[in-house]
Amino acid sequence: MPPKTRQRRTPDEARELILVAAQVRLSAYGVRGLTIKDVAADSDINHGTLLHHFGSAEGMRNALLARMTNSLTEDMSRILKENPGPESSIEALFDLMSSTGHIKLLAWRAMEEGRNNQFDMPDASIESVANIIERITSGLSDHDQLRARNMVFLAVSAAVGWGICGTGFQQMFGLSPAQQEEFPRWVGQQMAKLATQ
Amino acid sequence: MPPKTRQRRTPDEARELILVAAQVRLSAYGVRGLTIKDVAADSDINHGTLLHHFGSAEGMRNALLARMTNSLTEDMSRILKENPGPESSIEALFDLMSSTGHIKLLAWRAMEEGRNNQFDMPDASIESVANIIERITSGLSDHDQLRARNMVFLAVSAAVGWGICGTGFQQMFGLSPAQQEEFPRWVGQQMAKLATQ
DNA sequence: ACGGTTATTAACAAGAATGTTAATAATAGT
DNA sequence: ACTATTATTAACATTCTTGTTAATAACCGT
Repeated sequence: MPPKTRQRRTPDEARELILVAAQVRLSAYGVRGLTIKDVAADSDINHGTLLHHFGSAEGMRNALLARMTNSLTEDMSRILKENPGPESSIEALFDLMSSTGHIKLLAWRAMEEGRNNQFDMPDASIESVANIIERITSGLSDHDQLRARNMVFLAVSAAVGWGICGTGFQQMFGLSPAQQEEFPRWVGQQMAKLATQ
Repeated sequence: MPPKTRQRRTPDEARELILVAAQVRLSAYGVRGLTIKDVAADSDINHGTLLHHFGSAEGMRNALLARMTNSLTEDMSRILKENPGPESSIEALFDLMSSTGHIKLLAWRAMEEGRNNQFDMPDASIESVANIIERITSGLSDHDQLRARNMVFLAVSAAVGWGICGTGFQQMFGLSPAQQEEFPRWVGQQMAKLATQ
């Protein structure tokens, strides 16, 4: 019998393959879809190998959480960095939150919040955004600085809330799909008004 | 041997006991805490009885989802009905979204969205809010009506986003806990400005 | 080429989660 | 008081999920 051939990956490659498959499953089936057997099957990797790389099912989930959190905060940082005024950045933020990956992550975090201390923000994520905010508001008076931070916080909160329950709530508020689509631009205009006061 | 004594409840009572225990577990442990055995144990009911009343584990989850959704939309309706201006209603909305129950529900919905068609809003919930919006905006021009609906939608979105990730994001935006606490009031003031333009 | 390291695999084990069944106790209607 | 209905229960069965182990194939440094 010829010896069986195996594909051998570097640990980083294997972890990457697994986490990509895990993220797809999270988006498609929610947290209950994150079983090691299913994730392993989707990434064509033996589930024993998965445990070898992540230690446990919880280890895999924590790794996925960290990965997705970093991805989200990097995207947020980039948007805040690249867009000068409120209008364009707010539309970009709403765009960002219409990506299912980010929304599933935030929903996941909110769901587990309060019981799993592994779930606080990674320091790198906190800093990547905090640095941008710091730069944007540098040179302003204390009052204007707080105001600017509140504005960004409001824009982000609105974008997140819209991503979390926008489609579910649109009927309640009597907004047609077209009006719903216009909503981010409208928010941008309102924020611009507030900024130039 | 004396015959064993049993507590016999009406179906509504039993379902109520079970769903209350289930909601507590959802808040404490997330969706993965919603196993029929644990929920049954918490409500001092045999898990076979639970299945008798809800048919399946998924049936129990759907019932909980409907119950919590109705509770949320009733609270929203009440707030919109009782508060005349933007400022007070917005603070009340933020208060509402700081209740863990509502946030866990929205996170849960967002998490499962896109694959479970049982998860769309119950008609009663849609109407309870839609009626209030209808009443508030009646008599306005088309333009002002859309504007009013957008304002409410923005306020709700911001409150939801703040509830979902407010505590997780506050460090990123350089807001102290005290400033974070002031945030809802600040949003109310800004919305009032926009409304009186 | 050789030897040590380790990523990979299948097989197995243990526990958890869901669901089924038959018996039984409580209740309501007559 | 009798009967039909049904809520309740324990015991069992099945599948799912996680984790372990020993063997093995692939790779790296020397």
